[in-house]
Amino acid sequence: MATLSDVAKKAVVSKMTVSRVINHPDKVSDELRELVYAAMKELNYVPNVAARALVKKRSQVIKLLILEEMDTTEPYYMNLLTGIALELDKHHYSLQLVTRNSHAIGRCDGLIVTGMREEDYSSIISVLNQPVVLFGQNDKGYDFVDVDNRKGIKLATRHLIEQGFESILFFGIDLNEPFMAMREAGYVETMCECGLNPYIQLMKNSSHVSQSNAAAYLKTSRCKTAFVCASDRLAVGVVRAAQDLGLSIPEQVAVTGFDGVFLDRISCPKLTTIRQPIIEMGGECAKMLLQKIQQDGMKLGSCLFPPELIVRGSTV
Amino acid sequence: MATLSDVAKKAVVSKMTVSRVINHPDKVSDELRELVYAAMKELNYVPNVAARALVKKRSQVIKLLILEEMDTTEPYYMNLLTGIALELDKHHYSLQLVTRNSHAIGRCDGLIVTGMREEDYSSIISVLNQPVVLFGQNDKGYDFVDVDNRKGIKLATRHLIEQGFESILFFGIDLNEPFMAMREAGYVETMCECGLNPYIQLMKNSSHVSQSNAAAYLKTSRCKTAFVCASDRLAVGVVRAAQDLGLSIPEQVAVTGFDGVFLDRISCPKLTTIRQPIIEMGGECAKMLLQKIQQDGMKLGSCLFPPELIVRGSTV
DNA sequence: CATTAACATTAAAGCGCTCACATGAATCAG
DNA sequence: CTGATTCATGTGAGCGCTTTAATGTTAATG
Repeated sequence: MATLSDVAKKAVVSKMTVSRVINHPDKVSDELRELVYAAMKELNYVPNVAARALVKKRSQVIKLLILEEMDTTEPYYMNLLTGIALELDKHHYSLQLVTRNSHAIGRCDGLIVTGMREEDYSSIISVLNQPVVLFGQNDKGYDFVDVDNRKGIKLATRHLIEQGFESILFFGIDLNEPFMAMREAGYVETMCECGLNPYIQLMKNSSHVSQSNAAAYLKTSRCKTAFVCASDRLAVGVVRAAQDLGLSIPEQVAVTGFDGVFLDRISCPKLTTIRQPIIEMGGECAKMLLQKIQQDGMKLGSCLFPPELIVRGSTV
Repeated sequence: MATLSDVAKKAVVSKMTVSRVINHPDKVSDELRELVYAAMKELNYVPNVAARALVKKRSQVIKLLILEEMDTTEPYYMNLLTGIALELDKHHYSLQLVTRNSHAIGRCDGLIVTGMREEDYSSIISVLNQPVVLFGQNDKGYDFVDVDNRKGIKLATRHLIEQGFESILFFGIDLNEPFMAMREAGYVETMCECGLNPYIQLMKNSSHVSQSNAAAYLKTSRCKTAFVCASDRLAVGVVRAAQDLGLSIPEQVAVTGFDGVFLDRISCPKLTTIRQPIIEMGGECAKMLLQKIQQDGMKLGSCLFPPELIVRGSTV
């Protein structure tokens, strides 16, 4: 493995110049810079991350702290992880998966936190000395990345209205968190804009729960009904309820989900859903965090991704 | 942050002794060892991974090379990842996610490879200079970790026979890979042992494909039928086919899956499945790999995990 | 009691890199 | 032409750790 010294020798310059070409290319004359680049290429030089980390007093590790039950949200997180890991790799940072219990183990240069709930802010406060980016909206002033939840649900609701539905229910998750507030608001606003009555039901994020709730409603209702669901998981349950009752989808019952990560495609019929670009969002988390680390924890604000309506068999 | 020097000063020994206490505790007298431990505790000493990596010429990175389309197998991998990451963290190794295209980027001390197919062996051969452990059975002599596929399917088949089914089909995946051969063999063996006729159908690992195949079969069949599926995904399709035809589960149609990772629980009724302890298996991959790295690539053989039959509504 | 083997401990070098500082050349005001 | 100023480059120290080789200590041997 070629070292910085080897490159310096080959280019007949000092080690310092090589180091400078890597870290501050603009502070080196064009001539020398090209010389060094050529030598690096010829020797197939790859910087030694450990050596740099040692002198920079960095660990080159960033942690992903997952506060939710991983079991219940699994498919979603795989994409997040992928997005983060891909971006981090570009900068020779590596990702450490930690949970509520293990998050204090080992050093890191910063964290990405996901699944943060109201009650977590007090208990996890110790991590806030370090650079941190939250995955998921928050109203506490921390930098975060999220999808535009309100706009997403607006897209879904409007789509259902365009399909001619007038009885449109919202199935939400019974969590008092900003992302849910936004989704609910998107639904209510759109309904009001169109002069329709909102009807909201909150429940645990489980397909079995939404299935029984939807069944209970559909048994008493006579007209065609649409469900705006706050997650694909809830939507899956609604689809099953409709099928059990022999109601045709999407003619008598239409359903939209939210996430577009996995469940939307294994459902039958496939779900119309609001796709979150999770991989890209994960990448953005990583980018923001690395920038914060470089700028010594400076505040960067938030980043809201535009959601996308994916139309499939559950509505058309 | 306390350093090794600080500890040495506090314990009034040389740096060397402290280092030796960490790396070869048996080569230091009991008295000194305790002294050093006490000093370490008092100063809250944490070794600097980068410094160690620098002198040991290690990167402290291991890569997970995922050769399958991640999209189609997602929930499964999240567990694998978790298992690997958890074990690796204990040893201050970090995990880098790479794909077919990105696997050459950056250094690593070893790899775990998953989704390896027959045709990959030639193209990925360059990674085999380094310590490597495969996740998934192989007959090429590489160290691997897998679940006992044959035994798993045997459990499922026997369970169905015990439930009184005599017409039992096997829905397999059309891949010519060892894990599928094992699953098929487990089915055939058990059927023969019980004097029943095996009937095998291979297809793409898609719930929609298995749904239509199951539907085609069930339309012509008159007696109660059971399906041994090679994946939960296939099983989900079979369940849907039965429901579409108005056949009752598990009285007229019974189904078993394989994996027990995610789909088994969102299906309705929930699936009887063969659970693979993926998290533990991931941990074992990591352990094996770290041992190989330490022992300079020595061959370690394979590790087959016992599968577990989870009985749920799709069969009883 | 001197010699040596066996073991415990230390001093010092160096892993590959970056940084603060030193040096030297070129430019410009006066 | 001198001294100040700028810019490009080099020197050397040191990040925290492990390792080799050297040194000190003890116990066993003749």
